[in-house]
Amino acid sequence: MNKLAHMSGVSGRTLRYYDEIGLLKPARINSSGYRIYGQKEVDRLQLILFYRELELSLEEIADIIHQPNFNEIEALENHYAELMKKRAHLDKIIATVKMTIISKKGGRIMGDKDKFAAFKEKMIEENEQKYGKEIREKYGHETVKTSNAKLMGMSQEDFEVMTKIGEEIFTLLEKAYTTGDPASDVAQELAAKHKEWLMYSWTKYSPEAHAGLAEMYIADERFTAYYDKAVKGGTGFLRDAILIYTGQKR
Amino acid sequence: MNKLAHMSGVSGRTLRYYDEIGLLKPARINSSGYRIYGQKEVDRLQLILFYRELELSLEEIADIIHQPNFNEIEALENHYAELMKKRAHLDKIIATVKMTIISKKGGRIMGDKDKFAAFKEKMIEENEQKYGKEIREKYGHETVKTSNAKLMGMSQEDFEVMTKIGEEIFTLLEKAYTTGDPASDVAQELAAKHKEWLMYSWTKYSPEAHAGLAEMYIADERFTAYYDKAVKGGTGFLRDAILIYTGQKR
DNA sequence: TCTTGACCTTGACGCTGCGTAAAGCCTTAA
DNA sequence: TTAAGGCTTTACGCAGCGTCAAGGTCAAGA
Repeated sequence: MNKLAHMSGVSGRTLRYYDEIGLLKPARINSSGYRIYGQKEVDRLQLILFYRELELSLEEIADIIHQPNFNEIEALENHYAELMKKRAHLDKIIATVKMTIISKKGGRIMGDKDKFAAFKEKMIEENEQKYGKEIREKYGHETVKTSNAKLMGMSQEDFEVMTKIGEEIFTLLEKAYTTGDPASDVAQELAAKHKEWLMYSWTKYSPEAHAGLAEMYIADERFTAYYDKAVKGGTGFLRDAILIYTGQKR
Repeated sequence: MNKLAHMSGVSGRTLRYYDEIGLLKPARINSSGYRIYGQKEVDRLQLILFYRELELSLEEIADIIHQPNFNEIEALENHYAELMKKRAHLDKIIATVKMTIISKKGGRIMGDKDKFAAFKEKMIEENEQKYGKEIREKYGHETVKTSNAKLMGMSQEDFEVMTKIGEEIFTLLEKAYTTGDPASDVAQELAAKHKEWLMYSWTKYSPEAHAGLAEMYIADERFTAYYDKAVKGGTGFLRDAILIYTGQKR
């Protein structure tokens, strides 16, 4: 057993488990209860591992290898469809996570400029320490400057524009709030501006993710505190405006 | 409790579980032991659900929402990196599954032409029954013919070429086998031809997946039986040639 | 021959995030 | 007052093993 386990890179426990669930039985069991595997079993294990890598469940694998006239292609095609779904889902999640990171960073920028500035400087500093000397020697000082400017994936110009839009959102929120109606033109402009702000350092956008972020705003007191600084209840208003904007609410 | 559960779409059990692990405790518990939640808890749950959708584990979520000075951005960025890894992995799997499906279909084509022909005809027939009448009325007979020809993602011409390459592989295998060396020029030509055959109905290719398929060949007796029909031990030879071709072996 | 140590066995619990009973109190409408 | 429907806790189950624990088996050396 151990030989097989080491050969194929699986653990002894796994082999015992496969025996237990009837997926791979040893060729025979000797008088002292040891599991003895033959070449056939080695090959079978390879096949199992192959399918397992494809993320098929052990049960599905059992179906495929046990039943000689099982429709393998159909099973694989179903599995394929599931994997595609999974990937679509994953893509959505990845986009949302990235958006959340950016908006959190944005939240910091807006909520506490000094802190963020310090953070940014610290990163530039680290960058300097790591690569500065080497790059400076190779390409001169100008390159290093540019590199630092682009450090966070955006130019300093971009960075400033983003900050400005952030401020516009703030004033727009005050104005829109007076209408009292999250569906009003000004409120919808506000939501659009918020999207613009997100998109600034953003490539993919989905209404669902935008709406999800809005929901998060009211649940996270840092955001609540920030937007409510403009007007009391401002965060809730912004959320409602975004929900309407994204079509999640009427 | 039930109200909250219904409002937010989670089960009562989930709420109890979150209480149990200390993730979300109710505002208070009344004299009869009922869990009472307030607005603050509702918001907190929204936040939890948001993070949960991003596939963070409950433990990670707990870290984020409990510790006020926890480095959230870093946590999210780590999570982001993991998600990217996961997607890369998933892409690889998807490619392999697709390749496996195609090669299995190919295996059928080569291994049992009649069966496959019947299979193909059956699909065309089904296609006819489903859409034939409607399409024929709209676009005339010619369109339907073309549609059937493209049914399996390849034209009849493609199909024939693929079959032909399959046969070439067969003869090449016989020839290469006589050299006795899977690293020989002929054997490497064989491996290249095999890749060509795969690529015919294939868009993405990775050496790892090709090698994985080769390993599967010797583990699945249908393939073994087929390739060994050319020469005894042919399957093993083909595998070795592919492993060398893909750089998995020297 | 006996002991040592490496390897094998079965059995059992643990991990995640709940679903799903079972068995019994609490509340409310009829 | 009673029945119906909440609600509660307790506890097992799922997938795929990892990881002890407690003990049997094997070849080799003293």
